[in-house]
Amino acid sequence: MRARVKQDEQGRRHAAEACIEPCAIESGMRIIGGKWTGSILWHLKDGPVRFNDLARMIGGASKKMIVERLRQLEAQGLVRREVVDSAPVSVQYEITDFGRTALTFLDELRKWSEGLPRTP
Amino acid sequence: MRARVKQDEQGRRHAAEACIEPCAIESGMRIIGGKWTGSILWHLKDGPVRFNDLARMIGGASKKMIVERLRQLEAQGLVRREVVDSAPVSVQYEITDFGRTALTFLDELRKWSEGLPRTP
DNA sequence: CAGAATCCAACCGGATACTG
DNA sequence: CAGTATCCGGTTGGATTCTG
Repeated sequence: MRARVKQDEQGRRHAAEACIEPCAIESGMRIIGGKWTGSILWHLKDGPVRFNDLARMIGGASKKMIVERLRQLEAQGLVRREVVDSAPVSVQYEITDFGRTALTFLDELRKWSEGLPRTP
Repeated sequence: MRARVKQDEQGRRHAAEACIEPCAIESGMRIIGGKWTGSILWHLKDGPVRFNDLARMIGGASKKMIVERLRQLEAQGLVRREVVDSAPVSVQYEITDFGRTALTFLDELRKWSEGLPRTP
């Protein structure tokens, strides 16, 4: 469903109706736009990773944040949590097939971001 | 520069060093990951739009936010601001060629987001 | 019309300490 | 190891009002 828009002779567009739907981009961002969400997903792309390893990989983020995002990703089915060992507790996180579908545009973002002239 | 990682027989990865670089995805998100940034850019893809029209199109966002994001996008060269008329003040915003390069990613995101089974 | 200014609540997110 | 709990400062962002 597209917003009804008419274009005048100056090329400007006038919105007849507000964009009611959060524009898809909004809803998508709500899922993977979290501060560390993208990084987490990205670091899982090559295989399962244990919690502390993940925390080390991301560095900048606190455990609290990692857990929070992981829980969210898990709830949305992008990531699978699996207890491997219980002697010394060991948990690994793995990206799901669904989560993998998000990697396509995350890679797009990465490529775009890397091609930036300067990153201030 | 890739993080040095070794893989054990269980397929788990161990980070030898922390991911110092913000992983590209992080820096990219800092640019177009703002709450309304994506939507703004997206709404500019078909041609220049006036401020209030843009505000109407996005709806959920307050003017304050729109201006803030626009200024940021302008400073980063993704968007061009142009005063059209001064009698009744009229300003239009236009996406730059550089900004257009981000649209490929945004479109990828949109497609992904629209294909979601359910958006809670 | 296109903002700027101000106020203020909500949430984000880091640090630290504790637990099984 | 893999979290949980708590504290708390900073930022985000909405509502509202004012201006050229």
